[in-house]
Amino acid sequence: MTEAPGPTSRNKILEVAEARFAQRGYAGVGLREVAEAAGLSKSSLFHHFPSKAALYCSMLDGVLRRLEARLGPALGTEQAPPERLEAGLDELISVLAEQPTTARLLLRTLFEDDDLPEGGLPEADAMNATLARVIGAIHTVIEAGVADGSFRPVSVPHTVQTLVGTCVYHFASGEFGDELLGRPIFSAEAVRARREEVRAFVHFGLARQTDSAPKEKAS
Amino acid sequence: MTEAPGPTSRNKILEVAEARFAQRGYAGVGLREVAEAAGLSKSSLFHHFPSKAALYCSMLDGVLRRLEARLGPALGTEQAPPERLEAGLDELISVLAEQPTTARLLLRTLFEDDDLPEGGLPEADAMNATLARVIGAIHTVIEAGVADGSFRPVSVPHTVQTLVGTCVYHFASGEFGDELLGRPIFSAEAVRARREEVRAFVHFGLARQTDSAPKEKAS
DNA sequence: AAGCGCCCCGACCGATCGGTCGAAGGGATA
DNA sequence: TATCCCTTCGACCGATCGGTCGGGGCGCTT
Repeated sequence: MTEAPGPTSRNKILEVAEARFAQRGYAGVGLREVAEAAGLSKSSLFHHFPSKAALYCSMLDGVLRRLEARLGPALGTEQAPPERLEAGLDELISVLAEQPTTARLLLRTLFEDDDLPEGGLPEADAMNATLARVIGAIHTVIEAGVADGSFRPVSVPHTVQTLVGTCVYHFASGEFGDELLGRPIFSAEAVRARREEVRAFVHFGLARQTDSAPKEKAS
Repeated sequence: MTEAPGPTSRNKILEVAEARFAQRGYAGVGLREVAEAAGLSKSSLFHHFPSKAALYCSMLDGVLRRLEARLGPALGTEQAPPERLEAGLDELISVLAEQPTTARLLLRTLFEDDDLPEGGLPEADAMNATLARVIGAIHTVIEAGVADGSFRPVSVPHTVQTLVGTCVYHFASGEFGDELLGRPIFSAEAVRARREEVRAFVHFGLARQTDSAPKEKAS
């Protein structure tokens, strides 16, 4: 209903917009640049999208739906909450490692309050709804774990922020200064390391246990 | 030499620029806005700074020097590398919690490759030199720890990225969606929690030990 | 062939961007 | 009082911004 991934002009625009906005942010990208990179003129772009904000929101909505399609199944198995959470974060890490643009766009979305100018346009509502579903899916799993006692009584939103943010950040920053780090920051080993790190957090930092828990929080 | 913190127009501009650029990024802020918020006209701003990029770099250099002044003493004691690293990260967390703009600007600097257009202007060189000193100070401590055997033979740049990035990210994102999290994301408890998390990483994840190490990496 | 709808385009709009210029105010020195 | 420097300013520049408009090509139906 929302998308048919044919090589249409609209999809080409969305594809280009995703790459450009991920690289330089909402304010840093002009529509002329997007249109010409997509192979048409700026006027034609406005035939497919009513405004810059609508284009950005439509693009981000598509990215989030892609993410949702991967995270949903992983989080929705019939296993116990810790295993479901671990599987979901594993999948999240896979997606971020495969799609660098997703990581960067997600990071921008999570930490930029006013990246795009507000205004009650319908595309923004749809995008926010998708984002809320994705976040809510993780939220629900952690909440279930807290409810059945497998997780400590942490602040669920804060924990979601910690988990998602840590994953997103690492795959969003490709390099860390040329003279300090010559090679790209993530690779197969980096993905594995991050996976183990998150796994350790879930099973040692978040799970209920007696001592040596590295994390404590007020509710 | 570089700064005298009097209430001069120049300092007022830098102060306003820090807040604005931290909020909306380099491309998202216009100089007219900065100048008027600082109480003078755009022309006057150009009397104090030769260009927008120079203003941004001068501002960021000041922020980094402020950070350096706090991190240097903490990292430079005569204790063992793990304790020095922990003290430095403790101080980093304190600075980030006290100065939200520093966290946001640092996050932008670390993950935005092309936030500001390159060009061999001297302010950019000075800023990059300051950044390299700050990062290098942490780098050196970890390297010393690896050399004397108190840390496992990790990739030092990657470890710096992990440590700094994790701290910075959490204090850069003030909220995480209004309906999912009503209160500001960090407070006294959040600062303490992050401190303990980093401390756990240094002593359990980074330190050399036999088992239960949650992190492994290729060199 | 006539009509229609979709898609694309060049030209244009007002606003704002970063940046320049010449002049004026004001305080210190002579 | 005259000179000088630092600072501030309004006016202006070309370029680019997001966005609009009218028209033309093209395929499909009738």
